[in-house]
Amino acid sequence: MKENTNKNYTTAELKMELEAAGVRATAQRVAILKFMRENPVHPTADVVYEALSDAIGSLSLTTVYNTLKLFVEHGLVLMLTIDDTFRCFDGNVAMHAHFMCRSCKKIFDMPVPDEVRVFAGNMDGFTADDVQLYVKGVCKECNKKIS
Amino acid sequence: MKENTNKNYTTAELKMELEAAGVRATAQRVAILKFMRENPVHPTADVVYEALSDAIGSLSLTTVYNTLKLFVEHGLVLMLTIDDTFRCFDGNVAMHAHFMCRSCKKIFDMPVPDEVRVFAGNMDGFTADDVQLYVKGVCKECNKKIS
DNA sequence: TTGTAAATTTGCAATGAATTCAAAAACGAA
DNA sequence: TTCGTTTTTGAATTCATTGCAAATTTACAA
Repeated sequence: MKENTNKNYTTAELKMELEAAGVRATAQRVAILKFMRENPVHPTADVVYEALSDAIGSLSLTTVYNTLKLFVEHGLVLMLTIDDTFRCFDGNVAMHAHFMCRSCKKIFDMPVPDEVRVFAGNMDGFTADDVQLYVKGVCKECNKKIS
Repeated sequence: MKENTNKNYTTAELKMELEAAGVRATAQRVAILKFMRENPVHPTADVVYEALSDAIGSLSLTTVYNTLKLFVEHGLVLMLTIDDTFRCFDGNVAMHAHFMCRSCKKIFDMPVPDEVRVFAGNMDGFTADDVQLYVKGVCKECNKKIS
C-alpha cells in the first residue's frame, strides 16, 4: 500500500543517530541500524542476522537480539507483535498501521486514520507511549490468485 | 475503562452457542467457553487451565490450547498478540481496543474510534477479517502510585 | 442396547524462538 | 599503555506451544 523511500545512509549519519539516541555506536549497531533503515521489510532477529553475518563474520544472533531490544528501548525501531509465532521489527518509526496477509504472510505498511493518532491522548488518567493498529486478511495479490 | 457485563451462562445456552458455531459441544468445550464468557479477563491458555483443572480433574493443557484455537477459528473468542511473551484470549468478540500497562501488565478494554471500524473496508484489493488496536503505556492506578 | 468408525481428549516428548550467563573482546578515559 | 567499563560472543538453558500416538468419548446404525 505504501512504498518506503529507500535511501542509503552513511556510517557518519548512522553513528550520529545512535549517539543522539544515547547508545554507543559500535560496528554491529551501525550495521544493524543501517539494515533496518534501508530495507523496507519487517524482519525477525534471525533475518537480520542472516543478512549481516556474511559482512560481519563474528556477528552473533544474541547480539542481534540484544541490539534490536536496545533500539526499541531508545525509540530507534519498533517491535511488532502482529503474529504470535514470531517477533519482528520495523525500521520505520513514523506512525502507520500494518496489514498481514493470512495467505502469503507478508506484512504491508498502511496509513493510519487520523482519529487513531489522537486516540491515545484521550484516555482519562492513562498515558500511552505506543499505538499499534494491526489488520489481518488477504492481500491484493493473493486475492487475485484465489479468484 | 469499560466494565464487562458479567452475566452467568447456562449449559444449555453454551451448548447452543457451540453448535451454532459448528463445533460439537463436549464437556471441556462448554466449561472453557463458560469461563471465557463469564470472566472479563484476558487469560492465557495456562490461566484457563489452572482455573478449570480442579472442576475437570482430567483436563489437559493440550486440550485448552486446542480448544481455544478452535474457538478462534470459529469466531467464538479472540486471540490477542499485544505482548510478545505470551498469547492471551478474549471472550468478548465485540470490537474494542486493548491497553496494556507496562508497569502492572494488566490489559484493559477500551472503546474504539468509529474510524477504525470503517478503516478495514477502505483498502483497495485487500480484504480484512480482523482489526486489533493495541495501546501500551501506564494505567491510571500505576500513574497514581508513581506520582 | 450393542457395535463401530470417527472425533476428541490426554500426557508426554519434541520444537524452536528467545534468554541467560560467563568468558573474551573492544572501548574510552587518563 | 593501563585499568575499569561496556559490548559481544556462543553455548547452554528456558519455556510456551505443538506433535503425536494411545486412550476415551461420541454419534449413529443395526
